[in-house]
Amino acid sequence: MKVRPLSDEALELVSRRFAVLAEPMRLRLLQALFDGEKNVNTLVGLTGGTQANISRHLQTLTEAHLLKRRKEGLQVFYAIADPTIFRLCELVCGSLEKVHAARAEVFRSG
Amino acid sequence: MKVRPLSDEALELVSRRFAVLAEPMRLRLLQALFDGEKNVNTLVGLTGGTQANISRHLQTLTEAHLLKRRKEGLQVFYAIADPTIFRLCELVCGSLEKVHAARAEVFRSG
DNA sequence: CTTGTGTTTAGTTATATGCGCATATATGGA
DNA sequence: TCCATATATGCGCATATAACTAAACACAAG
Repeated sequence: MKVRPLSDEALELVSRRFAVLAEPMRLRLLQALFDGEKNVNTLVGLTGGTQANISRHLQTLTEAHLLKRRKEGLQVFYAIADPTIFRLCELVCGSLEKVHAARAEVFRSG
Repeated sequence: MKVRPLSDEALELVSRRFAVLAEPMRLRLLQALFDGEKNVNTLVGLTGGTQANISRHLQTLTEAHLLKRRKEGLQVFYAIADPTIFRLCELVCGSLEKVHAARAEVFRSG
């Protein structure tokens, strides 16, 4: 498979998506939504952040098209909108596992 | 496959890896290395950054175990050390394509 | 209209980091 | 040893952004 270099604009977009995923609290929110949609207050309880902060992160994730928003009366429900998140996290976790296993080896045998 | 929630420490590591990928210049460097190892000056020429800046970014990528370093005389050659990068970029690019195609649809038919 | 609940936004502060400049280190050659 | 080349690093500036507080907004009930 041939990979043609991305334009500056495309690189900017890609880097921005990675930046959205580069905050532990946002990853925790995504994790909390892995098993289905939840409203804001539930997410506040699950993640242990303040409501204002959670709301902001949810906005960031939604603007990045990673989450979708559904309003129902007083409450707002968020859900994962982009299933590639699952694979992304799997890939990174797997890679990090390898890295750290290898590092452990160094100390064991080296 | 059941996904068990990651610890705070693990989330920190994952977010850090995403952060490393969240800079256009670093993505450009990775792209430039897709077809094999290159030395620093070559990368400076390909990316159009300053030597100091490129060196810094290469250090960041190497510390994240995404690149490996090989010294040969005066020159230092860098190469991709973590092949998951390819899939990561594919995934993100594919996802972004979809998002923007959908957005284009909105203007076409909506 | 007033009150209460759930959610968002504004303003501020603290921290992180990309970049440019100058300089330092490392290696090879005269 | 002295110089040239390739790479790395220290420092300061500018900017981005996460978190906190307080306030505003949206909506339902009475």
